[in-house]
Amino acid sequence: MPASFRDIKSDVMARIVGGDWPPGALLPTEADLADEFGAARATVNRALRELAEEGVLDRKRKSGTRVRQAPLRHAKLDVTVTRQEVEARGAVYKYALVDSRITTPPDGLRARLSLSPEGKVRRVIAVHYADGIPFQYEDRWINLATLPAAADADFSGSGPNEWLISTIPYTDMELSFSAIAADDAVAEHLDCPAGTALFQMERTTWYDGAAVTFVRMTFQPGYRKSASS
Amino acid sequence: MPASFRDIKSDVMARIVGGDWPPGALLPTEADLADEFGAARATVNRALRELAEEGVLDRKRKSGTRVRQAPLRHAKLDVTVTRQEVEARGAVYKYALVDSRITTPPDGLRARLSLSPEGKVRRVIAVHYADGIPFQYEDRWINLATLPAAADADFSGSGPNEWLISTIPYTDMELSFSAIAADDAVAEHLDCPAGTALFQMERTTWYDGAAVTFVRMTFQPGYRKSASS
DNA sequence: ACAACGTTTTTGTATAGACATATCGGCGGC
DNA sequence: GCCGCCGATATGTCTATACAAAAACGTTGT
Repeated sequence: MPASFRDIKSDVMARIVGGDWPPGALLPTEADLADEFGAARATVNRALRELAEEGVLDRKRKSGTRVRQAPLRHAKLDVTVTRQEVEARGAVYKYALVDSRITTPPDGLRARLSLSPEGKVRRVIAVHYADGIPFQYEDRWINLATLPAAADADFSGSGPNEWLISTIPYTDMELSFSAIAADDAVAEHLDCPAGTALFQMERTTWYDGAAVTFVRMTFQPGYRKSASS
Repeated sequence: MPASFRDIKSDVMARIVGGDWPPGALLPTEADLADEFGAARATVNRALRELAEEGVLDRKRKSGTRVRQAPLRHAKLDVTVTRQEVEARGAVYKYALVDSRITTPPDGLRARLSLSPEGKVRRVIAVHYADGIPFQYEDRWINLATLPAAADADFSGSGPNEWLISTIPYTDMELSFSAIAADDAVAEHLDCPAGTALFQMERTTWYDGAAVTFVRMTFQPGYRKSASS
């Protein structure tokens, strides 16, 4: 049984955590490792490349492969549609449109969406329910310069996010998490006292460099978002 | 100039977002695409494999390659040490130990760390400052069954996290984000009124299946955590 | 009708060889 | 001493070929 790139990955990983190759250490060249493992260089290359992508190794042409001093750690966070998230909990999903209008965004948001001073957006406010309990308050701004069709879309039956993902793909995304105290509007829609600490997630998405939408999602009290690896 | 796997990736991506291959569509086989692009199958394979890893495609032996109905979206979140995070803002980092003792964890945490009823942990409470302003309140529990050396470590000068990463690597990690109202202890250490909405991040790490540590980090008011892609 | 079993198709992975490309380190000229 | 050029070297990528493995499909026997 020849050594697969997976075998090589775990063997290399074992030597790193085992202290054979401490942080900063220089690994043998791909050719030498290929020799040692009895594998082709391409196989070793894939193993080392993936470990580098995972933040364990640092590779540079000519310099060779080193164990990172401080391994880059990153977690993967799944981005789901609210309907899915609610249904994954085994709850019944319900959606309600609160308000929808075409307007111009405040300055901060205008910059974030790279909009001209006259640029129009469609603002949609909605609430998502899980088993009849308010789950998420959604405050969304859609860039009509990028997506004129959003002006006429009907968001009374289902949320703007579901319409968006079926209408336009997006290539880039930025998320921001924070905690806020519920203001009166949010408190009323989420059915909690004003001032309650709430988890909030903001997301901006772009399509091919053009800003598509900004959404601020405020969750029910006690909500937790998790990530792993 | 032959087509590189990058060229093929963006070409395929362009056809997907361009509507040539709508969600659910079946792509040609690797062999056919290799033919079309004038590349080797291995090159096409790498392009498609990476797109599958990114959540755009769905591949199955014999069935072929399909465009995902709903592209799996995920964001990458950098996990940094607090010192780094503070210094990256151009602020001066300071650390203060509040309390440190060896104890047994409450039941919920005992389960999370897979500890036996008599299992001991070292609990460390500390505060991290940025330019003299409280930045993060840290409440950490280290599993002494996994890491007995933690019983004697000195956390008065630098944080337990820095000691941990230089002592033991970790192979797995779970994060959880939420919003909480500051209780009296946290409010005092973060120098804010009790009840203030604060962002909180919990992290559990394992080494080779054994739980190493659980930490609850509560951040200064207004703190934001961001992620992207 | 249906279950068991091969066949075929498609992706998954390994290999040897080749060339490309970044870059480190030394050598020569100033 | 210092700067710039150049070759050596390690990784990055592509090719052609081969075999493995999963899984859908068709055939055959009950």
